[in-house]
Amino acid sequence: MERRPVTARSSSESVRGLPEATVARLPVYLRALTALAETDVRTCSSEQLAVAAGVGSAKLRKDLSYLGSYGTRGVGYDVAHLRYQIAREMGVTQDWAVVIVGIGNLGHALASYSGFRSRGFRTVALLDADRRRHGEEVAGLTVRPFDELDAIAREHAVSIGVIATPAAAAQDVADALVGAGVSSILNFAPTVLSVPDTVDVRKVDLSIELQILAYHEQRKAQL
Amino acid sequence: MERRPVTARSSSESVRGLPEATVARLPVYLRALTALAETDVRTCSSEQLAVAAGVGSAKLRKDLSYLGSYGTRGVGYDVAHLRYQIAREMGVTQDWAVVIVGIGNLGHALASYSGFRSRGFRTVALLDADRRRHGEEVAGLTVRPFDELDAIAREHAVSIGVIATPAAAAQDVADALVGAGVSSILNFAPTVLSVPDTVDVRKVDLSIELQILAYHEQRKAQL
DNA sequence: CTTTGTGAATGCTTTCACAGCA
DNA sequence: TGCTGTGAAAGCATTCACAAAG
Repeated sequence: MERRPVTARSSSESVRGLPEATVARLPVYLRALTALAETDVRTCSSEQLAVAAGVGSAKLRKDLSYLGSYGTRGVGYDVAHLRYQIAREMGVTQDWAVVIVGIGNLGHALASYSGFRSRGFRTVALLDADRRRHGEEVAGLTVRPFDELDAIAREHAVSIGVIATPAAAAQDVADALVGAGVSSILNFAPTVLSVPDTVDVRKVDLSIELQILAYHEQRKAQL
Repeated sequence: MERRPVTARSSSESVRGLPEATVARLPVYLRALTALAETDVRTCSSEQLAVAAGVGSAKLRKDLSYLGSYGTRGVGYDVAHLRYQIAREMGVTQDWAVVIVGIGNLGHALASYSGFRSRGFRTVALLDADRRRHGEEVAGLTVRPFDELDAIAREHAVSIGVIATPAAAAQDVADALVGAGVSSILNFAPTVLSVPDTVDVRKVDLSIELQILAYHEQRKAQL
């Protein structure tokens, strides 16, 4: 889906890029570090953190090594400091304005999900094309017409859009998001989106996850 | 997370195992084939199907090659036949009983999601520990007490459980699911679950997806 | 002449194992 | 002594490019 060379760091610090597999795990480490911090753990070894994150300790150390050397040999990592470094690297020390499009059952759930806010994502608008939903209050926001997207996106400098519409509407929504300057999209609709390659798309397909489980389940049964 | 050697097929047909990356894409091909079938396309080339699925055609052909030779050189694939073969391989020609635990906003959305039913998954029960939710009707099912899990799981031979509870409850729910004989779990709670290694767990963490987007977004901004 | 199926090449990720540092 | 950080090895996944088949 995405090529991103593990460019060795060059003269300037700004060219480094983390391996995608590492990027996908850093949020898990962040979550584990937050949990440790909440139980007043100040310091942890790679082994402890690995257990808390559900990965192997060698993998964890390799991942962290891409960020720099934030540990102390013989001791481990300072929980608060490592947490900050990962958050900074992931870009979640600043906060990001998000719009959610499609306020059906899933859109409701996403709008109400507290995990976004607590991790640096601020939902600034809920949009829906269906006039009957306009004006409805969800999680402290009012559902607004989809065609206000442009104005809202520019006003709040929205760079991330979430699509929670039916599949049939998703491509049009994506086009509109791109037109409004949104350059990252999280797509819950079960369809492939085509967007310019300056735009990042990630997809979450609930039924695909179940199908993957079904495959393994079936194999277990075959013994 | 899971080792699964690409065992070449041996004397008996039953030992084959597909690469995990392939397993994760087959449902996407299935979706694309269904869409083609609905527009009365009878036959398609790897190139057409690849476009519909959003992957490269070489990758698609390699993936399909693990299933066997279902194409015709110079012509392409028969849509209906290929669809059936993939569905069979994925185990979605039979149907699977599913329980959803935790009927908050997300549980509601999952219970109402039509994509499950249409792909071979039958939600047989909605469970919640909160007494105040018992008796509520959601998508044609009544929310029942969590401690009926055992009876329900055995009655319907449930092998897949979906956890949509808060993080704090998730491990207890997982333990109970395992105790009730469930051997595949889809976890929406933002926490690491520990389960016996006979049990498959897949996780979907909504805020992790956003964090990954934020990382790339931040990098784009740094230019 | 078209399009599949697949070895071989390339690139990415994980794992190993240990040198190096506190 | 204990634990990090990292080269080197092993294991997967993707891409290439073409022989084989219709």
